[in-house]
Amino acid sequence: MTKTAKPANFNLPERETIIGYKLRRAQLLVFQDFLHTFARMKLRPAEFSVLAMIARTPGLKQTEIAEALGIKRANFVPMIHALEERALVERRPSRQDRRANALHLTAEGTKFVTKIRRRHDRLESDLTEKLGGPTNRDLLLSLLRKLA
Amino acid sequence: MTKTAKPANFNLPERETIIGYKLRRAQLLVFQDFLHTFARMKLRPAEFSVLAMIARTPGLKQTEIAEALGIKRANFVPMIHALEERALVERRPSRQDRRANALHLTAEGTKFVTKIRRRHDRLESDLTEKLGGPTNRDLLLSLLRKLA
DNA sequence: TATTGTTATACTCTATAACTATA
DNA sequence: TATAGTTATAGAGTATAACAATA
Repeated sequence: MTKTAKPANFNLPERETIIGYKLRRAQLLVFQDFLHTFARMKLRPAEFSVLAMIARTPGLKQTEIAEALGIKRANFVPMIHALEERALVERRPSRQDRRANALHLTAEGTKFVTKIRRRHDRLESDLTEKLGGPTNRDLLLSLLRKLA
Repeated sequence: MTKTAKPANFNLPERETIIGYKLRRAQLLVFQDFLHTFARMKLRPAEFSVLAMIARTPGLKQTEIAEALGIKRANFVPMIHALEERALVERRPSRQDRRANALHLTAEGTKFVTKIRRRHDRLESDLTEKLGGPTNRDLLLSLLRKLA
């Protein structure tokens, strides 16, 4: 096992994509888990994030939420419309800016968020268990943060 | 800071999706990196994986490759067709099973794979550097494996 | 002039059903 | 009967351009 000094290069994979490929597969599995768990509530990951964000900070504009979540504002329109039709979200005209809509949860939306948070917390703790405990989860999150 | 014993439950996030969300964002960034790097060569992540797999194990059937990579065989058809039109891949009728196509690289395809591997290795080592070195990369991969 | 929400549109990815020719 | 490759098609997700109302 001679370890000849390499010119500032790491051990490289011979053949396959490694990091990107494994990252994608893991992400797909976690999302499939999410989709299965929330299928009955007709909730997609992006919708969960939107509802959670409105719950945390009511009154934000559509553009603010869309941008924070990496959603194009054009694509955000039908999504927020669907949530409004389900009576979970309300679009109130902003007083400071009459172009904008301030987003709020309805009473039903607030109850719904409580419910999906409970279920999501269970999903997270299942994943944490899979990872080998909260220390490993935090380790994973810190590594993922380095990629951003 | 009283740490009352919790009933076999972990520290849970109060509001947002954490693992799934961060996993997705990291994966998107890595893929954007890939797409940017390989834009000039007109190569998508899935095509890279397919070429790498044919290079490693020539003669595999379409279904075998598609299944191993999580691609529906129906969607695999136009993809392999495009690679064949670019004269990178050859579909040879299998002798053992006249229904099947044995996939092989052309001479040009072999040269192409050598080129994209070099570029991909650089991408991987950039990511490894971002992660803080090969130890951290291996740590990330082992954590991702636990999720599968 | 720039921004907010909106519509229309297109492109990629993914998923299913059904066909043909072989096995 | 079942399988390999194929076709057609439909649904998500994502991207850009352009418009009206307002800033």
